[in-house]
Amino acid sequence: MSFDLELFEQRRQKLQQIEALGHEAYPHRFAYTHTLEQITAAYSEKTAEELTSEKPSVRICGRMQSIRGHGKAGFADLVQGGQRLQIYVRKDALGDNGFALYRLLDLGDLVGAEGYLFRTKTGELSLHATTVSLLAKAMLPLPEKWHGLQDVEARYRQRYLDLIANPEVRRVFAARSRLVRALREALERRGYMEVETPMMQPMAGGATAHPFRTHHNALNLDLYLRIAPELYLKRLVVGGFDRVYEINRNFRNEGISTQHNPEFTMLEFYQAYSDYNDLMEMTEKLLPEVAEATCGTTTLSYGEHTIDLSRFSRFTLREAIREFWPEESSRPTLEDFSDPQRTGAAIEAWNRLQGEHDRLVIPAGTSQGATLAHLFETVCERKLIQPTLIYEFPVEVSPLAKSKKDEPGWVERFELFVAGMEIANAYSELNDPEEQRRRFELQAALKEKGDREAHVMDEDYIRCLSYGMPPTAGEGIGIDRLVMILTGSRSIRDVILFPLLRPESSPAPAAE
RNA sequence: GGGCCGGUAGCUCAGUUGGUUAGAGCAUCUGCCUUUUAAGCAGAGGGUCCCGGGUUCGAGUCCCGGCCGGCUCACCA
Repeated sequence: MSFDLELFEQRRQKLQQIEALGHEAYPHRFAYTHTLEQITAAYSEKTAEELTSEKPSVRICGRMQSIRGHGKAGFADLVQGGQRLQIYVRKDALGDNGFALYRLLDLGDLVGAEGYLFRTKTGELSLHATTVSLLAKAMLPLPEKWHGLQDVEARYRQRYLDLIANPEVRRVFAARSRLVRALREALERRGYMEVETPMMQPMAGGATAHPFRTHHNALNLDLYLRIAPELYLKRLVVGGFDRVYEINRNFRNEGISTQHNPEFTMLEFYQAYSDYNDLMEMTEKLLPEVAEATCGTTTLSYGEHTIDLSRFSRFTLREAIREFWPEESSRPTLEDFSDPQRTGAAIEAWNRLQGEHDRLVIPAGTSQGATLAHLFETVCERKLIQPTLIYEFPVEVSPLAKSKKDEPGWVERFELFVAGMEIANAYSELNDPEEQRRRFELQAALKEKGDREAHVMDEDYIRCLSYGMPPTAGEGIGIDRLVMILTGSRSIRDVILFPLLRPESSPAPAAE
């Protein structure tokens, strides 16, 4: 018999002994009077004398995470909702039967206890138990209390153990929840309405990405999991919802990394009668607002950096390339960016400055705009640690954005970078249906040339724009990455409860 | 997909140049202990060294292949 089955068998026998003592193995409910959080809030300030005279009677429950036996007495820690409370049991207080039950409890068991609160000699708030009961048995042993669960794979596959064993993990996901709530509240205050648009779409539009494919049997219809909600949200703006937002999953069939999970959560919001300048201002207000609500501060430490989410700098994409260029003598001029040859010379200069490692190779046939976008990413992205708005993007990489009035090759678009990561992407929405058709046609031509991520022609979306969309600005914010920054997490897997992993070949059987 | 690193008891980890029967702490079991807190004391049990080949008198250790994971590069948000 393997050791874990042996432990399982031991606990099964204890369960039988508990039932033989007349206790239910899996009772249906437990009427607690306080959560441990409420106990902490109400009694943590009380002195030993106050507690002795009050002798507050409470019934509590939680998971037993520590046992310290003392012969005919003992201490145990119950944990519930991230709070811990020590219970003190004595044979003379519990009686023979109750004490026998206590002796049959294991680490990890869910336990209820009734008694009165007091302080021990060492001053710790504790429950002097008069009754202890089993609420559910842990048939498998928990990870070790001191080191917690370290094995990264086990932490992701068995997140429940991670949450039990590692208190900071619980705090990360609590912060994530506060962030999403803060975003909803911030948007509702600004007059936005939350909506839900299709996750299964006949055409995967609104972004450049490989979609997942699926199939609906009854309609015999191939569908894609959405890569973005964008085109549906703008249909709602046409329909007269002037301010809409959606917080939901996007799916992209691409690589997995510390910054990419195949499904990830995006906030997208659209605001009619506004342009990208309005959203830049709003972004600069929104981020400190939600950071404050989530973390109580806008100053966050991330790796070796201290990031201030209340101070933003702004560069145009072209300025940023110049600003972060590593060498004065080869720094390109703004004029160089409108000339493919001179841009090519700048890329050669860049490659000369880098080792083998950071070389930028632009495939033949890449448009001037896409080339500049690549150059920007290579030169600047990882250096944008403090919040930075990069604005004005090439039209070739922005098929849904409205061109600048004076420069049709550039669009009114910005992206927010923090900690070297792209956090947000926003633009003045293109609402001229004829121009939108030309943009889709350009994308179709790219697709012909083998660009698998180019946008597809969406006739229904063009028809929708043809009914008239108000001037509108829209923005998407990557929630997972924002949570990473707010919680100091270095991997996106640490802010997603169940990140995608290859399935285990066969999980070890827990019973039988 | 490429490169680098890792997988040893339920958990956290050692394991030397390839050499006796693979170790420690926690957890488990037995005994003692009625204010401890990483409780303590005495004892015991617990291993598919990720899987499959190979080299060798001998493999946790070396070689080859595979599985899973981490980091990183490429792609992307």
